[in-house]
Amino acid sequence: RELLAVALRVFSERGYHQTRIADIIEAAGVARGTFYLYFESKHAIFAALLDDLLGRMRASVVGVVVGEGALPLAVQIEQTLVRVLEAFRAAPELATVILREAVGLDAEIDEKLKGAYDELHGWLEQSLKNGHALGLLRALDAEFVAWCVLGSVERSIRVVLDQPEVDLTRVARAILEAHLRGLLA
Amino acid sequence: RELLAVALRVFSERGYHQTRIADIIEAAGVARGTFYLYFESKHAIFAALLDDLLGRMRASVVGVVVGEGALPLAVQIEQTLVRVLEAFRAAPELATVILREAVGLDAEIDEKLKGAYDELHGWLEQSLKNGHALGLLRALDAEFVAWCVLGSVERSIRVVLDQPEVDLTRVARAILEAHLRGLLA
Amino acid sequence: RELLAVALRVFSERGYHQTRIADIIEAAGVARGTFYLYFESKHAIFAALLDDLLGRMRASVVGVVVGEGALPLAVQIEQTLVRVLEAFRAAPELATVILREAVGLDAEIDEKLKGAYDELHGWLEQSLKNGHALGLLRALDAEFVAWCVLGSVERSIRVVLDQPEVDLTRVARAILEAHLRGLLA
Amino acid sequence: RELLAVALRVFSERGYHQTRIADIIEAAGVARGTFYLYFESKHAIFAALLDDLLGRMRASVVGVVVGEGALPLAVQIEQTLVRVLEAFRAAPELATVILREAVGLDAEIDEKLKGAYDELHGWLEQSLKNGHALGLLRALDAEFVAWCVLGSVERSIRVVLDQPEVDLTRVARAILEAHLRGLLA
DNA sequence: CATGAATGAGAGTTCATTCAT
DNA sequence: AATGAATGAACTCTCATTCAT
Repeated sequence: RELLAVALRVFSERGYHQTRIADIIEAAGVARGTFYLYFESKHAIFAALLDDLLGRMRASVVGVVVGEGALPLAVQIEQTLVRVLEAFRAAPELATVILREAVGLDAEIDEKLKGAYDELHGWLEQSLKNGHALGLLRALDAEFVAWCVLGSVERSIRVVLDQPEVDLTRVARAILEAHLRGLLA
Repeated sequence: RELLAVALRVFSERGYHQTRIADIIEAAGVARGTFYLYFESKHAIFAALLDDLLGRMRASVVGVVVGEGALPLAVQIEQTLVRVLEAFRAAPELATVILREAVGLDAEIDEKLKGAYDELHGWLEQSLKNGHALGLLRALDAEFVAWCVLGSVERSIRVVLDQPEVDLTRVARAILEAHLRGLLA
Repeated sequence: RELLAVALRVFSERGYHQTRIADIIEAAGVARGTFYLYFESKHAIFAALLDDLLGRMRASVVGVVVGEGALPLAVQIEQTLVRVLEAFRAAPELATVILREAVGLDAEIDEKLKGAYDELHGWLEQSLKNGHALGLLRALDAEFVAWCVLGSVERSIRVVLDQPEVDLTRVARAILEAHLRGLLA
Repeated sequence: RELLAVALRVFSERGYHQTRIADIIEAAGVARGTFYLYFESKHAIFAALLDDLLGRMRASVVGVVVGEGALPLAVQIEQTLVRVLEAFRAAPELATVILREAVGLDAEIDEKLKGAYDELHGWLEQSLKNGHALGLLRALDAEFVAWCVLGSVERSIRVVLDQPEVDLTRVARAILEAHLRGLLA
């Protein structure tokens, strides 16, 4: 739906609460009634938008890692991270909406976000466990370490959005540095 | 001011937008006019509240690290982390408001938050550099690694708030694991 | 038109203002445009419906009395009343729409209703006068007495609609009692 | 409340559905918010108004009959009827709203109206029974005859409202004629 | 200092109606 | 004849803010 694309832009520009239905329909060039023909309410279009974005995010993030090649682990992860960062930088509205607007709007939306985070977290946790089983990673508290990794990536995304010209490879390497080899000398 | 305490509670319960002035003055037991005697607007009380909270957060986080004893680095950091996590768990409204409500409200508030984050980040970055200078930490991209550490802690705080019964030492150790020694076997 | 039948049902169930065009076309299984092919507006279909109903009411009420048999006056009237009450009970939507929905909708419809009432009233008034001329009824203020009789029947119809199991002959006799012989001992 | 008086006038002039909040506040000379300070909704002010009117109606109708003097029954009733008719003619908005606007608005309001009618009906029914016990009235189906009397009065009120110059005593006598002595010669 | 009645701009939503297909 | 996507005017209700007391 074209309305979704327009709403994504408007929400990310003005924020959910500052956005009036009038802004969306004006930007989309449709009448008020048309909006309500496709979405029950302002809340509904936001929820639909979020579903869409989370779906795309899941695809871009998780889909990437399937292929296990011969490349060294660190290189693979670095490439994955770069791709994720690229995806968000290429569609900054997406990140804006997920990371800024969607937080604390209401219970249903919070549930959706929590679901997405839990899914990412679960995947990370399992990856850590797999890494240990393969002898690649040491034994660790996979559950909470996974949250740390998620937090690192999340904040890195925010940083990347704030500094559009930064080199993504550098950021990805910093994440690797921060986690893989450890900070100790 | 008592209003600030009440507003903290109400904002964290209902969220900024769901909170009406009526909710605050009702909970505080004062009249409408009295509210505007002390705060120019709803926005103003939130900003004042945020200043207060960020100040307390800065104090609790940074203040802790001043004492440099003979304890091993990892132990020191672990204790610091536990104290920070404890501070947030003890006042969950504080975290709720800072991490959920304050995001994306408006430019001025975003600026405040950014300032606080930048400050924390700067302190972390400097700590990383000092650690390297002291030969404790290896050479690394201090700027971005600092963001990763910040992200790890930030998300850990969220996790702790969602799981009130979790052992904070365990979480602190996971953060250490995730960063200090590295995940590699 | 099938739409009229459907509209009668829907109007009597939901009431004029609670009924949306969507309700009618949904119940009728036609498209929006089709509705406007046959009726200019929501108002128009209601007016057409009312015309239809009033016509049928006139027929059922007045038509009945034509036959003047040898039966005693009271018996004739009782039978007439029973038939009228039966007619309304058999089609409660009709009564609902005429007695409840049509009142106060707008000037044109009020005019139609007034016309129907005036017609019934005129017929009753004339009947009273004829009755007097024939020596059956005493001299009385035919104009206003006719309104009383109309009111009695009208409210009796409402009562019958509220109490679907009540014996119509009993109601008819009560109307006769109330008017014909008088209440005095 | 002044708003109630204004609303009575406006509702009776325009009808419930044609009346916008804007009409009421404009007529009352207050702001929108002020209206909602005193009434929760358009529906609420109408319900409050109806309560008020029904209360006044009950008072005017029932209150009158308490005094049992030495006057002949017919004269007493006639005077009562004249007073009731006068009450409605003096406040035609009252009758308009009760008899025209309040019908079929919604379940709650219908319940209120039904309650008022049932009360009036109960009082009439009891009066008929008392009259019979005192030997003044003959044995009759008090329940349904009471509805007839109510219907007669109700429609007479409507007629009086339509014909503002008509002599109320004449109308009251017609009601008496229609019921008390009976129509038979 | 404190009050709280009054304000009014502004928002989301509805739904009768139109018209190109 | 039939369709149904599109329209937009109109409406009710909210709530941050003011100011006379």
